[in-house]
Amino acid sequence: MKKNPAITAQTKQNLNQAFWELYCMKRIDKITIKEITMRAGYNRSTFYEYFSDVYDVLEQLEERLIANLQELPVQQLSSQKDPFPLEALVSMFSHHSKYLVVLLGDQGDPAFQGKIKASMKPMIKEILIAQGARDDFELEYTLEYALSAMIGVLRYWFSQEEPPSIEKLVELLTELSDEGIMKKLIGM
Amino acid sequence: MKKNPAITAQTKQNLNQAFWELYCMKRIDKITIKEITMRAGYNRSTFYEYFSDVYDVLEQLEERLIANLQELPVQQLSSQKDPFPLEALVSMFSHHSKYLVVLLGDQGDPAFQGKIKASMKPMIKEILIAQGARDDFELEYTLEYALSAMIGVLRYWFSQEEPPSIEKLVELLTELSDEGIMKKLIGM
DNA sequence: TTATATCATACGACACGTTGTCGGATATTA
DNA sequence: TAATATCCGACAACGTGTCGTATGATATAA
Repeated sequence: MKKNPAITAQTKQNLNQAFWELYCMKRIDKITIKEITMRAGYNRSTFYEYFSDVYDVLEQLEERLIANLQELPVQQLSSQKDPFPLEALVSMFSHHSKYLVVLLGDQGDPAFQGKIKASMKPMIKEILIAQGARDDFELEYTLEYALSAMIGVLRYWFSQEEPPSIEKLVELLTELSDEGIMKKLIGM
Repeated sequence: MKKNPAITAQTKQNLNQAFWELYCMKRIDKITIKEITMRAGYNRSTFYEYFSDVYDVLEQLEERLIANLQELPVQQLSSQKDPFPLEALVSMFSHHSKYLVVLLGDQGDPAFQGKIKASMKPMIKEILIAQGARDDFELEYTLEYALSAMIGVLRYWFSQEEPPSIEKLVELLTELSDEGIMKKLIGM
């Protein structure tokens, strides 16, 4: 007898959704398996048929998300004139903001930002080196600088009550990339 | 009868140290009060005389650290020619790297980076506005950009096995601040 | 100086909730 | 009908937070 994907997939999705609803409200270590299964309508033991513990749910979710993140930019990157894929990054974040805001937030996963960077660095590096950049410590640190700044700003942008338009944001980020922060800070 | 600070302060410090040793090794929600008190040499109940729960230990520690962080730059900022206190930031991080590396790390506190930013933004903003900057959305976002980038790079720097010298780092950060990331990424 | 009352500090024990793992009940498919 | 997938109830072990209590130090009075 083979497994019935129609049933198990639905059950797993129900558990995933119940977990995410709770994860949006409180930190992961305050989430009990009992809460998840009650919300999803299952016995607590059923949880263990699909996940090893509460962290396992989050890890699997992060894996799927990282995989999704890597699909989008690849297309846009090739037909990109900018060396640093700024627009691709912004549109990627917008597309998955529902999850990113929480995972990068104050009650999120402190390791997740590192996972994003690790998954994007090789792609961006490849493009940059193909365009003539040297693969040295300066490239490494500049990439870390740029990704940290972008993620920080985008996270800030998504958490704002009345955020500026996406066009204004991209315009500002482009200026900062091209001219640095000092010109803006000194007062132009 | 008054409290005996000599005794309680020592006990509290012992508990704090035991907690930190454990926090360096594993995520906070895997740390039990029993572990902390056993390591410090007390009964589990004694813990509750000083802290409400495990998170309370971390919160108090973060408060002390934030307070310390705010002392250092204030002196250096006044005698600073740069509008953005880059050197002050770097020296501040170096001075407290023991704690910052962990708190900003993969098993750290996802809210701590926000706490640092929140505590530094008013100081830096004050200086910048006094130097003629306009207090608008561009300043806000540029500050978020700069702080995210600096914290990201410094965290990366401290976690490296063979990091470049502090002089090289400051030189690179200065260039990135003055000229932006593009010049570096394109390949100069 | 000595005896005693008082309080700070640390401890042991209790009830409760969560965890992970059994074996078993029910339903579905061959 | 037989076999297996899916889900469930029960159990032991562990961590949590809160009692009441023992011990030792300090202040006050005799």
